[in-house]
Amino acid sequence: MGRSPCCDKVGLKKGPWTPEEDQKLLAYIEEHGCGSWRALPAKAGLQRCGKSCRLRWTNYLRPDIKRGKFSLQEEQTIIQLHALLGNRWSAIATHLPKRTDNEIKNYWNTHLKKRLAKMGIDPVTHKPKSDALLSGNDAHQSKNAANLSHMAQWESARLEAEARLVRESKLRTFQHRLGRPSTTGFAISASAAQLVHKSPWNSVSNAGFGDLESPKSTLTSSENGIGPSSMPMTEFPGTASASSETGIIKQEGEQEWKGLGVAVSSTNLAMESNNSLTFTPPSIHEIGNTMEDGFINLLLNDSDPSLSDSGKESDGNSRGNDDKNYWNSILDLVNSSPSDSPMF
DNA sequence: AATCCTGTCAACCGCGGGTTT
DNA sequence: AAAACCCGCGGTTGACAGGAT
Repeated sequence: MGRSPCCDKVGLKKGPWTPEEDQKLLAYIEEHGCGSWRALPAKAGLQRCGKSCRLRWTNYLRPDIKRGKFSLQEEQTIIQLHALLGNRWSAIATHLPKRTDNEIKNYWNTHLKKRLAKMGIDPVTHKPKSDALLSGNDAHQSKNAANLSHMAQWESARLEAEARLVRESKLRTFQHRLGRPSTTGFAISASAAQLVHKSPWNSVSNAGFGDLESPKSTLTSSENGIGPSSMPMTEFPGTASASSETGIIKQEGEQEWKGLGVAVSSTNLAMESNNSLTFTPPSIHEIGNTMEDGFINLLLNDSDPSLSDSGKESDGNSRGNDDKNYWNSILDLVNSSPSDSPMF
Protein backbone atom coordinates (compact mmCIF):
# COMPACT_ATOMS: atom_id res chain seq x y z
CA MET A 1 0.00 0.00 0.00
CA GLY A 2 2.81 2.35 0.69
CA ARG A 3 2.30 5.12 3.12
CA SER A 4 4.01 8.40 2.92
CA PRO A 5 6.17 9.18 5.89
CA CYS A 6 4.32 11.37 8.30
CA CYS A 7 7.30 13.60 9.00
CA ASP A 8 8.25 14.77 5.54
CA LYS A 9 5.85 17.67 5.59
CA VAL A 10 7.50 20.98 4.99
CA GLY A 11 7.49 23.25 7.97
CA LEU A 12 7.27 20.60 10.59
CA LYS A 13 9.86 20.85 13.27
CA LYS A 14 12.17 18.02 14.13
CA GLY A 15 14.77 17.48 16.77
CA PRO A 16 14.79 18.12 20.49
CA TRP A 17 11.67 19.42 22.12
CA THR A 18 11.66 22.78 23.82
CA PRO A 19 10.04 23.34 27.20
CA GLU A 20 7.41 25.46 25.47
CA GLU A 21 6.49 22.61 23.16
CA ASP A 22 6.35 20.22 26.06
CA GLN A 23 4.04 22.59 27.86
CA LYS A 24 1.74 22.88 24.89
CA LEU A 25 1.58 19.15 24.46
CA LEU A 26 0.98 18.52 28.13
CA ALA A 27 -1.67 21.16 28.34
CA TYR A 28 -3.49 19.80 25.35
CA ILE A 29 -3.43 16.21 26.54
CA GLU A 30 -4.54 17.17 30.01
CA GLU A 31 -7.39 19.05 28.46
CA HIS A 32 -8.42 16.71 25.70
CA GLY A 33 -6.67 13.42 26.24
CA CYS A 34 -4.60 11.73 23.60
CA GLY A 35 -7.10 10.72 20.99
CA SER A 36 -5.89 11.13 17.43
CA TRP A 37 -2.21 11.80 17.28
CA ARG A 38 -2.42 12.89 13.70
CA ALA A 39 -4.83 15.66 14.49
CA LEU A 40 -3.25 16.60 17.78
CA PRO A 41 -0.38 18.85 16.66
CA ALA A 42 -2.60 21.26 14.79
CA LYS A 43 -5.10 21.43 17.61
CA ALA A 44 -2.34 21.88 20.16
CA GLY A 45 -0.59 24.49 18.11
CA LEU A 46 2.53 22.46 17.59
CA GLN A 47 4.66 22.43 14.46
CA ARG A 48 5.30 18.72 14.88
CA CYS A 49 4.00 15.58 13.32
CA GLY A 50 1.67 13.42 15.33
CA LYS A 51 4.18 10.69 15.57
CA SER A 52 6.70 12.99 17.16
CA CYS A 53 4.09 14.12 19.67
CA ARG A 54 3.15 10.59 20.55
CA LEU A 55 6.78 9.67 21.05
CA ARG A 56 7.43 12.68 23.21
CA TRP A 57 4.41 11.86 25.31
CA THR A 58 4.99 8.14 25.70
CA ASN A 59 8.71 8.34 26.26
CA TYR A 60 9.05 11.49 28.27
CA LEU A 61 6.02 13.49 29.32
CA ARG A 62 3.69 10.76 30.53
CA PRO A 63 3.11 11.26 34.24
CA ASP A 64 3.68 7.64 35.16
CA ILE A 65 7.24 7.47 33.93
CA LYS A 66 10.07 6.78 36.27
CA ARG A 67 13.39 8.15 35.18
CA GLY A 68 16.89 7.61 36.37
CA LYS A 69 19.05 4.67 37.17
CA PHE A 70 17.70 1.18 36.78
CA SER A 71 17.50 -0.83 39.96
CA LEU A 72 19.04 -4.26 40.32
CA GLN A 73 15.60 -5.80 40.20
CA GLU A 74 14.84 -3.99 37.01
CA GLU A 75 18.08 -5.21 35.51
CA GLN A 76 17.23 -8.74 36.51
CA THR A 77 13.84 -8.46 34.95
CA ILE A 78 15.19 -7.11 31.70
CA ILE A 79 17.78 -9.82 31.39
CA GLN A 80 15.36 -12.59 32.23
CA LEU A 81 12.71 -11.37 29.86
CA HIS A 82 15.20 -10.71 27.12
CA ALA A 83 16.39 -14.28 27.39
CA LEU A 84 12.82 -15.38 26.84
CA LEU A 85 11.55 -12.78 24.43
CA GLY A 86 14.49 -11.29 22.62
CA ASN A 87 14.24 -7.70 21.46
CA ARG A 88 10.56 -7.37 22.13
CA TRP A 89 10.93 -4.24 24.13
CA SER A 90 7.30 -3.36 24.43
CA ALA A 91 6.52 -6.76 25.89
CA ILE A 92 9.42 -6.44 28.28
CA ALA A 93 8.32 -2.94 29.21
CA THR A 94 4.92 -4.16 30.33
CA HIS A 95 6.66 -5.86 33.22
CA LEU A 96 8.74 -2.89 34.21
CA PRO A 97 6.27 -0.42 35.62
CA LYS A 98 7.02 3.16 34.75
CA ARG A 99 9.73 2.30 32.27
CA THR A 100 9.30 2.83 28.56
CA ASP A 101 10.29 0.39 25.89
CA ASN A 102 12.64 3.00 24.48
CA GLU A 103 14.38 3.43 27.78
CA ILE A 104 14.71 -0.30 28.27
CA LYS A 105 16.02 -0.70 24.76
CA ASN A 106 18.59 2.00 25.31
CA TYR A 107 19.62 0.54 28.63
CA TRP A 108 20.01 -2.88 27.12
CA ASN A 109 22.07 -1.60 24.23
CA THR A 110 24.33 0.61 26.29
CA HIS A 111 24.73 -1.43 29.45
CA LEU A 112 23.43 -4.95 29.63
CA LYS A 113 24.40 -6.07 26.18
CA LYS A 114 27.96 -5.04 26.74
CA ARG A 115 28.04 -6.71 30.10
CA LEU A 116 26.96 -9.99 28.58
CA ALA A 117 29.42 -9.67 25.76
CA LYS A 118 32.16 -8.99 28.23
CA MET A 119 31.31 -12.26 29.88
CA GLY A 120 31.62 -14.08 26.61
CA ILE A 121 27.90 -14.52 26.24
CA ASP A 122 26.11 -13.74 23.06
CA PRO A 123 23.57 -11.09 24.04
CA VAL A 124 21.32 -12.08 21.19
CA THR A 125 20.99 -15.77 21.91
CA HIS A 126 22.14 -15.72 25.53
CA LYS A 127 24.41 -18.55 24.57
CA PRO A 128 28.04 -18.75 25.45
CA LYS A 129 29.96 -17.64 22.43
CA SER A 130 31.93 -20.88 22.39
CA ASP A 131 29.61 -23.81 22.28
CA ALA A 132 32.06 -25.94 24.18
CA LEU A 133 29.57 -26.38 26.91
CA LEU A 134 27.40 -28.45 24.72
CA SER A 135 30.04 -30.90 23.80
CA GLY A 136 29.67 -33.02 26.89
CA ASN A 137 26.15 -34.01 27.73
CA ASP A 138 24.51 -33.08 24.50
CA ALA A 139 21.32 -34.97 24.95
CA HIS A 140 20.60 -33.55 28.34
CA GLN A 141 21.40 -30.01 27.29
CA SER A 142 19.36 -30.27 24.15
CA LYS A 143 16.41 -31.59 26.01
CA ASN A 144 16.59 -28.70 28.38
CA ALA A 145 16.97 -26.34 25.50
CA ALA A 146 13.89 -27.72 23.87
CA ASN A 147 11.94 -27.34 27.05
CA LEU A 148 13.21 -23.84 27.47
CA SER A 149 12.18 -23.03 23.96
CA HIS A 150 8.69 -24.30 24.62
CA MET A 151 8.54 -22.28 27.75
CA ALA A 152 9.70 -19.23 25.87
CA GLN A 153 7.02 -19.75 23.27
CA TRP A 154 4.42 -19.86 25.94
CA GLU A 155 5.74 -16.81 27.72
CA SER A 156 5.99 -14.92 24.49
CA ALA A 157 2.40 -15.55 23.58
CA ARG A 158 1.22 -14.79 27.04
CA LEU A 159 3.20 -11.60 27.35
CA GLU A 160 1.98 -10.46 23.99
CA ALA A 161 -1.58 -10.77 25.13
CA GLU A 162 -0.80 -9.33 28.50
CA ALA A 163 0.90 -6.36 26.89
CA ARG A 164 -2.26 -5.51 25.03
CA LEU A 165 -4.33 -5.71 28.14
CA VAL A 166 -1.90 -3.55 30.03
CA ARG A 167 -1.86 -0.96 27.27
CA GLU A 168 -5.60 -0.86 27.14
CA SER A 169 -5.85 -0.71 30.87
CA LYS A 170 -3.35 2.11 31.13
CA LEU A 171 -5.18 4.11 28.53
CA ARG A 172 -8.44 3.57 30.31
CA THR A 173 -6.92 4.60 33.60
CA PHE A 174 -5.47 7.74 32.14
CA GLN A 175 -8.61 8.74 30.38
CA HIS A 176 -10.62 7.93 33.42
CA ARG A 177 -8.32 10.23 35.36
CA LEU A 178 -9.12 12.89 32.85
CA GLY A 179 -12.76 12.19 33.34
CA ARG A 180 -13.26 11.11 29.77
CA PRO A 181 -14.52 7.99 28.19
CA SER A 182 -12.15 6.18 25.91
CA THR A 183 -12.24 7.21 22.32
CA THR A 184 -10.85 3.92 21.25
CA GLY A 185 -12.89 1.50 23.25
CA PHE A 186 -11.49 -1.40 25.17
CA ALA A 187 -12.58 -4.46 23.41
CA ILE A 188 -10.03 -7.08 24.27
CA SER A 189 -8.31 -8.20 21.14
CA ALA A 190 -8.82 -11.71 19.99
CA SER A 191 -5.44 -13.03 20.93
CA ALA A 192 -5.59 -11.41 24.31
CA ALA A 193 -8.95 -12.88 24.96
CA GLN A 194 -7.57 -16.28 24.22
CA LEU A 195 -5.46 -16.06 27.29
CA VAL A 196 -7.79 -15.73 30.19
CA HIS A 197 -5.93 -15.44 33.42
CA LYS A 198 -7.22 -17.71 36.09
CA SER A 199 -5.35 -16.79 39.22
CA PRO A 200 -2.90 -14.20 40.42
CA TRP A 201 0.77 -14.85 40.27
CA ASN A 202 2.22 -15.80 43.54
CA SER A 203 3.24 -12.84 45.54
CA VAL A 204 6.94 -13.19 45.28
CA SER A 205 8.27 -9.72 45.46
CA ASN A 206 11.64 -10.24 43.92
CA ALA A 207 12.82 -9.41 40.49
CA GLY A 208 10.11 -6.89 39.91
CA PHE A 209 7.57 -9.51 39.09
CA GLY A 210 5.19 -8.58 41.83
CA ASP A 211 2.78 -7.13 39.35
CA LEU A 212 2.65 -10.10 37.11
CA GLU A 213 -0.36 -12.17 36.71
CA SER A 214 -0.64 -15.86 36.64
CA PRO A 215 0.45 -17.59 33.52
CA LYS A 216 -2.16 -20.20 34.11
CA SER A 217 -4.38 -19.61 31.22
CA THR A 218 -7.35 -21.06 29.56
CA LEU A 219 -7.43 -21.85 25.92
CA THR A 220 -10.47 -23.21 24.32
CA SER A 221 -9.74 -26.43 22.58
CA SER A 222 -10.51 -24.97 19.20
CA GLU A 223 -8.14 -22.08 19.46
CA ASN A 224 -4.93 -22.06 17.59
CA GLY A 225 -4.32 -18.45 16.84
CA ILE A 226 -1.21 -18.15 18.95
CA GLY A 227 1.74 -19.66 17.32
CA PRO A 228 5.44 -19.50 16.90
CA SER A 229 5.07 -18.26 13.38
CA SER A 230 4.18 -14.85 14.68
CA MET A 231 6.70 -14.93 17.43
CA PRO A 232 10.37 -14.50 16.87
CA MET A 233 11.85 -16.66 19.55
CA THR A 234 14.91 -16.43 21.61
CA GLU A 235 17.08 -19.13 20.26
CA PHE A 236 18.59 -21.75 22.47
CA PRO A 237 20.90 -24.54 21.51
CA GLY A 238 19.07 -27.34 19.88
CA THR A 239 15.87 -25.45 19.74
CA ALA A 240 14.65 -26.44 16.33
CA SER A 241 12.68 -29.64 16.39
CA ALA A 242 14.58 -30.55 19.45
CA SER A 243 11.99 -32.93 20.73
CA SER A 244 12.43 -35.24 17.82
CA GLU A 245 16.10 -34.72 17.31
CA THR A 246 17.24 -35.11 20.82
CA GLY A 247 15.37 -38.09 21.92
CA ILE A 248 12.69 -36.36 23.87
CA ILE A 249 9.82 -38.69 23.54
CA LYS A 250 6.44 -37.51 24.52
CA GLN A 251 5.23 -39.38 27.54
CA GLU A 252 1.99 -41.22 27.48
CA GLY A 253 -0.78 -38.76 27.94
CA GLU A 254 1.13 -35.88 26.48
CA GLN A 255 -0.51 -33.87 23.78
CA GLU A 256 0.83 -31.56 21.19
CA TRP A 257 -0.53 -28.13 21.95
CA LYS A 258 -1.97 -27.12 18.68
CA GLY A 259 -0.53 -23.96 17.30
CA LEU A 260 2.32 -23.84 19.72
CA GLY A 261 3.89 -27.15 19.06
CA VAL A 262 4.37 -27.52 22.76
CA ALA A 263 4.49 -30.93 24.23
CA VAL A 264 1.92 -30.73 26.95
CA SER A 265 1.74 -33.26 29.67
CA SER A 266 -1.68 -34.39 30.73
CA THR A 267 -0.88 -33.07 34.15
CA ASN A 268 -0.78 -29.60 32.66
CA LEU A 269 -4.20 -29.86 31.24
CA ALA A 270 -7.53 -29.84 32.85
CA MET A 271 -10.85 -29.79 31.10
CA GLU A 272 -13.02 -27.00 32.36
CA SER A 273 -16.74 -27.19 32.55
CA ASN A 274 -17.01 -25.01 29.48
CA ASN A 275 -15.01 -27.43 27.40
CA SER A 276 -11.90 -25.33 27.53
CA LEU A 277 -8.53 -26.65 28.35
CA THR A 278 -6.62 -25.17 31.23
CA PHE A 279 -2.89 -25.19 30.77
CA THR A 280 -0.42 -24.41 33.51
CA PRO A 281 3.04 -23.48 32.35
CA PRO A 282 5.79 -22.52 34.75
CA SER A 283 5.49 -19.03 36.08
CA ILE A 284 8.04 -16.40 35.39
CA HIS A 285 8.39 -16.10 39.11
CA GLU A 286 9.81 -19.53 39.11
CA ILE A 287 12.17 -18.48 36.43
CA GLY A 288 13.17 -15.44 38.35
CA ASN A 289 13.57 -17.25 41.62
CA THR A 290 15.72 -19.90 40.15
CA MET A 291 17.83 -17.58 38.16
CA GLU A 292 18.36 -15.14 40.87
CA ASP A 293 21.15 -16.96 42.62
CA GLY A 294 22.73 -17.99 39.40
CA PHE A 295 23.24 -16.08 36.30
CA ILE A 296 21.56 -12.91 37.34
CA ASN A 297 23.83 -12.47 40.28
CA LEU A 298 26.66 -13.42 38.10
CA LEU A 299 25.78 -10.62 35.77
CA LEU A 300 25.22 -8.13 38.46
CA ASN A 301 28.36 -9.05 40.28
CA ASP A 302 30.24 -8.80 37.10
CA SER A 303 29.10 -5.29 36.57
CA ASP A 304 29.52 -4.03 40.05
CA PRO A 305 32.23 -5.48 42.22
CA SER A 306 30.80 -3.73 45.21
CA LEU A 307 27.76 -5.92 44.99
CA SER A 308 29.75 -9.07 44.93
CA ASP A 309 31.18 -10.84 47.87
CA SER A 310 33.59 -12.50 45.56
CA GLY A 311 37.16 -11.64 45.19
CA LYS A 312 37.55 -14.70 47.30
CA GLU A 313 37.65 -16.45 44.02
CA SER A 314 40.49 -15.99 41.63
CA ASP A 315 39.57 -14.04 38.56
CA GLY A 316 40.77 -16.74 36.30
CA ASN A 317 38.52 -19.25 37.90
CA SER A 318 35.43 -17.14 38.00
CA ARG A 319 35.92 -15.88 34.49
CA GLY A 320 36.45 -19.32 33.20
CA ASN A 321 33.25 -20.48 34.81
CA ASP A 322 31.13 -17.50 33.95
CA ASP A 323 29.68 -18.72 30.75
CA LYS A 324 29.15 -22.16 32.13
CA ASN A 325 27.40 -20.78 35.18
CA TYR A 326 25.31 -18.55 33.01
CA TRP A 327 24.15 -21.35 30.83
CA ASN A 328 23.66 -23.75 33.69
CA SER A 329 21.60 -21.27 35.56
CA ILE A 330 19.21 -20.99 32.66
CA LEU A 331 19.00 -24.74 32.45
CA ASP A 332 18.58 -24.96 36.19
CA LEU A 333 15.45 -22.98 36.01
CA VAL A 334 14.01 -25.61 33.77
CA ASN A 335 15.08 -28.44 35.98
CA SER A 336 14.15 -26.87 39.23
CA SER A 337 10.44 -26.57 38.83
CA PRO A 338 9.19 -30.08 38.37
CA SER A 339 6.59 -30.21 41.08
CA ASP A 340 4.71 -27.01 40.53
CA SER A 341 5.50 -26.83 36.86
CA PRO A 342 4.33 -30.07 35.43
CA MET A 343 5.10 -28.79 32.00
CA PHE A 344 8.58 -30.13 32.35
C1' DA B 1 43.66 24.31 26.11
C1' DA B 2 42.45 21.77 22.19
C1' DT B 3 41.24 17.69 20.08
C1' DC B 4 39.71 13.14 19.88
C1' DC B 5 37.17 9.28 21.58
C1' DT B 6 33.47 7.01 23.79
C1' DG B 7 29.11 6.52 26.08
C1' DT B 8 24.43 7.90 26.58
C1' DC B 9 19.84 8.67 25.26
C1' DA B 10 16.15 11.42 23.00
C1' DA B 11 14.32 11.39 18.76
C1' DC B 12 13.70 9.87 14.03
C1' DC B 13 12.64 6.50 10.42
C1' DG B 14 10.59 2.73 8.10
C1' DC B 15 7.76 -1.00 8.43
C1' DG B 16 3.92 -4.01 9.67
C1' DG B 17 -0.51 -4.78 11.55
C1' DG B 18 -5.04 -3.38 12.70
C1' DT B 19 -8.98 -0.46 11.72
C1' DT B 20 -11.89 2.42 9.02
C1' DT B 21 -13.86 3.99 4.77
C1' DA C 1 -12.16 -6.42 -1.35
C1' DA C 2 -9.17 -2.83 -1.61
C1' DA C 3 -7.40 1.46 -0.38
C1' DA C 4 -6.47 4.78 3.05
C1' DC C 5 -5.45 5.75 7.47
C1' DC C 6 -3.53 5.39 12.08
C1' DC C 7 -0.76 3.51 15.59
C1' DG C 8 2.94 1.09 17.73
C1' DC C 9 7.27 -1.31 17.41
C1' DG C 10 12.14 -1.96 16.85
C1' DG C 11 16.38 -0.37 14.63
C1' DT C 12 19.17 3.44 13.99
C1' DT C 13 20.96 8.10 14.21
C1' DG C 14 22.95 12.17 15.89
C1' DA C 15 23.59 15.64 19.44
C1' DC C 16 25.60 16.19 23.60
C1' DA C 17 28.54 15.33 27.71
C1' DG C 18 32.42 13.77 29.84
C1' DG C 19 36.81 11.53 29.91
C1' DA C 20 41.31 10.59 27.80
C1' DT C 21 45.24 12.04 25.31
